[in-house]
Amino acid sequence: MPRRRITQTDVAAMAGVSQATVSFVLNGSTPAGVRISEETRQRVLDAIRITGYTANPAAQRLAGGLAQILGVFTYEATFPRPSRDFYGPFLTGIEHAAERLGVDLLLFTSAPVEDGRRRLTREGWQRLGVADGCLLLGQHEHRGELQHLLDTNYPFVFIGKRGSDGGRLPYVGADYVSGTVRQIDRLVALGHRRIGYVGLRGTDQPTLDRVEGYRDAMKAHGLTTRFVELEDTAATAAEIVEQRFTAVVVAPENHPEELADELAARGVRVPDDVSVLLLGQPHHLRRGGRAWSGFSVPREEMGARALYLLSRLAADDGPRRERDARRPTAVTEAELHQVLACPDVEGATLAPPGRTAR
Amino acid sequence: MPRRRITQTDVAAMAGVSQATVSFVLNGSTPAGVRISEETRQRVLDAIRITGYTANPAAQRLAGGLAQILGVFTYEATFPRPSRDFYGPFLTGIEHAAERLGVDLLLFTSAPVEDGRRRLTREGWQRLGVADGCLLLGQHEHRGELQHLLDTNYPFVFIGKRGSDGGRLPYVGADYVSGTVRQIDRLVALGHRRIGYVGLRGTDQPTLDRVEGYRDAMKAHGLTTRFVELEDTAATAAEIVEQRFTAVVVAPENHPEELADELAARGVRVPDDVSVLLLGQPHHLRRGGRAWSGFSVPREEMGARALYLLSRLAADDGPRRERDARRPTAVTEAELHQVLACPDVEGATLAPPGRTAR
DNA sequence: TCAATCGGATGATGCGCATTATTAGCAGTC
DNA sequence: GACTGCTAATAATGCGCATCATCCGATTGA
Repeated sequence: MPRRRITQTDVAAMAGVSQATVSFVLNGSTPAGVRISEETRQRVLDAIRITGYTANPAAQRLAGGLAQILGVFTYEATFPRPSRDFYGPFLTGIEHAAERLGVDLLLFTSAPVEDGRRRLTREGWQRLGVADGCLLLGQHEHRGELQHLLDTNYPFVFIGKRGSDGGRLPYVGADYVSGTVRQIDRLVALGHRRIGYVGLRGTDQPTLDRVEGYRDAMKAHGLTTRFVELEDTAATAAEIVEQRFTAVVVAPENHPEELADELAARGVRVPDDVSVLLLGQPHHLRRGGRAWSGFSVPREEMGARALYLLSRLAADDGPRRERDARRPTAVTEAELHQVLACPDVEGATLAPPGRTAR
Repeated sequence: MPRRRITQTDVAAMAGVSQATVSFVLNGSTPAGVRISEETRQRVLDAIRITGYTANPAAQRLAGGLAQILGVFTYEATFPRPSRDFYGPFLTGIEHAAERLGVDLLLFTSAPVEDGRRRLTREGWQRLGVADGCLLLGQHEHRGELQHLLDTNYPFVFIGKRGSDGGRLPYVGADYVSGTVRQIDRLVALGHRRIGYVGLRGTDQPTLDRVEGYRDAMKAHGLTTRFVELEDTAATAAEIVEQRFTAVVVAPENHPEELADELAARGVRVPDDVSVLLLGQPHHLRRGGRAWSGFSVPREEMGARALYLLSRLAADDGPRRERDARRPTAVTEAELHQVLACPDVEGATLAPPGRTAR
């Protein structure tokens, strides 16, 4: 039982070669014109197998190589309750991908937290360096922070579409636009005409995309768009009644459960009187919550795809390899900006227009 | 905007001192008889502030220092599914602690998975080295794997009590014994006499402790212990009826919801006819699940306390510091084996003995 | 006056690895 | 026989940091 780390030098000694040779064998390719005979290669591989050698990630990283560590930076706390429900699925996907890739995950929990949001500071940025690359998730505000990443050519991938910054930001997002369009289509197909959009306006990408989808679809069907954007759930419910909507599409962060309660309090049943389609999974789970119809964001898949992409970027962009540009594995433009489809959810809140309204 | 990492050498240059001096200032203590004047110290600190220097964790680690990275090794997938969100609460606590400690978390997702369980192999063990220490959570089976950790003096802490291995394993656990005793006490105080224990016998520590608590408490009250350990929920329910229990304590992994369903199917109401106390939080959450009485395991606190302990162990045990044994911060024996209290939960499944039985 | 002491700091070294520069051996060429 | 060209490998270097051994000037003690 070795009490000390097993190093390449140990392996080299056993195989009767130099440490450099071991490194070459391990890294396969030989940047310079270095060649290793098949026989030597086998001797080294055997020695590795026997000794159970595994590279020291710290050393690999320090020497400018890849450590098989990928970072995860969340702009909000990762695990605490509400966010656990939100980030959870992403992380599940990320973990799966990490397992497949044989990679460890580094959570940057050391970044300073201000007002519940984590900041990617100049100092924090330096700590990213231990990882080969980094996943970013959550709403970021200080875009200046990203400049470092761009400047230094550090590999990173956003989870969630990023329309800003002239398409320079790699991301894996969800297709909120098509998803929303499809919901309107479903409603119209059932006979709905007065379809409202419930949700606060924001400048975040999901909101922009939902609104775009709603606008486009309503226009395509020749219907009038009507927005309900009140802070207060009760007021929102009242407005829904007032406007005589037969259906509404709701952004999921708007406490749909409470909205349903308020509607019920006004004698309005879902979906008998008003259909409610959710544009994404509910953010706040509740005991005995109902089965919402609408679409769901493929969070697990997004997480996994993002990590795969990051892994590729890291392999390409690897520290000292910026020179030999195009190679068989080069990441394509299309890969850099992926938008995944949001499947429809068949819940229990969709029905033809009720007798009450209309 | 620096495109390159800022190193201690940069800081040293700005402060007009040597790199070594910067290192000394940063590490506070001066192992050898090295002294730094207050004036120089300030110059260095200023330079650090101005440059925004942060240590390169990889280099720190390689040089035998602490990288402010703590590892988390879970013997099962870390982020499975919301429905079986077991690790979630632990991670919440861990993350909180990590934030406070200013430490990053490394998840060892690269470890090979066999039959859904992660293995801590000889190779995997070497990868732990990037972190200053490691948290271990979940049921481990291959105890041989731990030998490496023990041998190499690598700092680690188990989450969950570990009775085995002669108390050499540091852990932060929960007091299942007292928790269970208190549940029996509550039941007896209400007048219950026929109190059954429902749950499969296992050799895992929680089970052993629950059984011990049940045994001790029942004995103390002069009551007869009765165990129901059937795989099948329906059969278990039948047995409960058969035995004319007025109350049962149930290990939470035994699908209490389904058990309640089965009881209801037999005309037995909870808690009117049978009180049911859960010995820990339910493992499988369910929509509209009921509010169980019993006790809860302080998972978040366990996670946090474990990380704090690990942090201290790492600081003490730090790579090259094994010599100067006792120091003001030395970890005490008591800290190495913590057992946290499990608070009672006032749910809706506890009531005096019903009229049906007895 | 010279050695011993001490405060204050520097130089050198190595951690384990990736990579570049260099060497050794050998077959073929003019 | 000196030269080229090629294969197969090694030596040497540096990544950024912690640490040990050393050094220098100024006191101090005898």
